[in-house]
Amino acid sequence: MRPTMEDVAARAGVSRALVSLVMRNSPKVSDVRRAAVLRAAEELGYQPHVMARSLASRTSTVLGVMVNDLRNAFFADVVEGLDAAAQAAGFDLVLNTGGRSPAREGNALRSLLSFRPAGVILLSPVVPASAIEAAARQCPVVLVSRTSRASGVDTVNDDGEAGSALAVDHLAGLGHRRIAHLDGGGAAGAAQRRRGFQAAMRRHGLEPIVVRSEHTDTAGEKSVRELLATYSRAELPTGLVAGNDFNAVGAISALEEAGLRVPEDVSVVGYDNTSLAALRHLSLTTVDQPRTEMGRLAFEALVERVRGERTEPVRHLLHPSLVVRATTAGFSATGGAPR
Amino acid sequence: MRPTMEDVAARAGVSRALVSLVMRNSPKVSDVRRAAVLRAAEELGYQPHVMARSLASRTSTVLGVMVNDLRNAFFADVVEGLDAAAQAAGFDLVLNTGGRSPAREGNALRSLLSFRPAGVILLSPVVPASAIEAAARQCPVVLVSRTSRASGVDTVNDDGEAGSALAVDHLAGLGHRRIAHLDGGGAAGAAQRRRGFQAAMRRHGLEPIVVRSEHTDTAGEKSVRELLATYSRAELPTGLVAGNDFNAVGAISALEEAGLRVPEDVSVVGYDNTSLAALRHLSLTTVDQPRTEMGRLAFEALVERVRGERTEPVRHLLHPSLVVRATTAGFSATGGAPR
DNA sequence: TCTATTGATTAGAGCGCTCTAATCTTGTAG
DNA sequence: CTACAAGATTAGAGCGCTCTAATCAATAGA
Repeated sequence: MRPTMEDVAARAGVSRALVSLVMRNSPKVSDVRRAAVLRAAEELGYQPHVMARSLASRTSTVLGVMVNDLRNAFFADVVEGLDAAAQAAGFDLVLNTGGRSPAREGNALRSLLSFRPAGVILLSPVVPASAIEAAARQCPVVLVSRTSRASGVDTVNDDGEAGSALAVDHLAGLGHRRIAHLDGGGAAGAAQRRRGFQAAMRRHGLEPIVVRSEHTDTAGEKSVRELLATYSRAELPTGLVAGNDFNAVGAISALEEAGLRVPEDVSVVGYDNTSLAALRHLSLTTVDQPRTEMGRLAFEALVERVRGERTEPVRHLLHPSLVVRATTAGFSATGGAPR
Repeated sequence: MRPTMEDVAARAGVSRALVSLVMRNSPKVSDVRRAAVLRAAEELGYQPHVMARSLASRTSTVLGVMVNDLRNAFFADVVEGLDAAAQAAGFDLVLNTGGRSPAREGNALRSLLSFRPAGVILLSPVVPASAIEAAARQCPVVLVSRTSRASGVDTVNDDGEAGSALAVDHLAGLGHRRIAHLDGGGAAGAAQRRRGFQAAMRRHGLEPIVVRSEHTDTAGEKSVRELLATYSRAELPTGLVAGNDFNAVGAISALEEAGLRVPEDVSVVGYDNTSLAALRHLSLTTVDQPRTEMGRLAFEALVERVRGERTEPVRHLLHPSLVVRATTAGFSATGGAPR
């Protein structure tokens, strides 16, 4: 059996309570005793039992984290940011996946709550709002990539509208007038990206063209083929704002297949700045979201609630940035693509 | 305050012990009482407190998981597999990242152990063997993507030698004779892949060509340029076994840049079957490791130890499979590439 | 010398649960 | 009608810790 506080106390010749104080770095312990306790603990290889501690102190250092899909690099990055912040502050992560199914997410959430965590962070959950509000009655809840009106719930989102606007501003600034958006359909965040695209286009006095697509490369190919079938070569959009990076890659393939060059004939902007986009071969201009930062902010929002420093909900809306690479270039009406 | 067992017991008019039995689905509870308890629990919104349960029962349903880098899709997949198996069996994951630094991993590991977990799973840890053995003295330990001789430690690895052999067999079967390997250098698993390549080449009576590289796309480009500078066009290897998918992408870019077609002039095989490889645009032939399966096996190895069903260490060596896509094609000495 | 006062230490209850052993019900056989 | 086994229920101790309140030691002030 692993040593307990009692064992350490016996070996150091003090009481259990004193050992407890030492373990928690209490200032009201004499140096002599502290040293003795520390030595005894060292010799026995003693380590405090977090669960017992949590039970006795009625506090928790556990943060429940539910990710609906870890394979998605976006969430993996957020979790990394979360973990870094949590570790630094002495919190531990209990992690679950929900598999994008409300039923499984419900189980996952219940499972997290049974730890009586200090708080819970849900990454892009698909459970109904009522389930989230129920959770918020038990402990602070932070939502990432999902909005909520509940007062016990903080949210951290990337500003998808701003991201699309960034892409449009970039293309418009390069002289493009006919710009199309490959819409992500029902995918998370797609609606915002579409709205941002439309608003930005109107701001530039341009007519927004929206093509129904999905967040996959094959959908990107398909959408571009539709575009090619719909428009004459002279009227074809010269700028494409894809729903995400995968979609952009598909779009580029279809363009090249049709004999169009990127970026000479058509400029393409992706979204997400995945490892894909950074490949030299592709060098995709894309919109980058501060993923690790989002994890950190989610943690901080939670901790503020835990410490009782804040009761008002906070709604973080993070600003994405544009990473300009090689798939976008200037366009002039004369047809040539200046370099 | 959230309701406790005592509250449920009072409301149902029974003892706390009876509630405990019901919560654990004990068969020795009458149907009447069980129903009453369940109803009371439902009405109060009672949920068992896992930590208290764990403390009292001297058992744990917590599995500690240390990932050295979640951004790596490989580990994210393994964790998904792990989580699925754990959830199904009623276990919970406490997750940590070690950031590829022995010191930080040490802290992370200590933190996991302070939960007194049922077991610990380390994904590609870089801590010294002594630290792993020390952990194994406290609870069962399973290593993924790392070997160990310790008897309290189980391991789950992918057979990197077999993977490279698969790639070589495929190319040799297509008629290729001059095949080069772009070596991953010090990256995890690179040494095995290299050994497997060399052994397989010799088995086919071919001379192994190994080019020093890294697991990045830029390194892949660089290595191919070296290859092009070293060999005359007639003597250039016609088959390339890249260190991983990123490396393969770089290699392909450099080949195309040099006016060589893939797969008509040179066939390329990647490794890892990342989302990259599946892109239609690329359609990379690559070696797939059963990542989710590895997570599941790691979980099962742990559970067997926890249940005391096994004390002998187990060493899983998983067989990768080849995913043939469009970057490999037949080669005949006459120069043409039959299709 | 005696009492405050301050700081260091400890006793003991209790966190929410499980588990063993004891107690209470029945049903059934003698 | 009694005895007893089998099943259902409960009392109570204890898991490893924290926390409050009490105790103890040592110094200072009167």
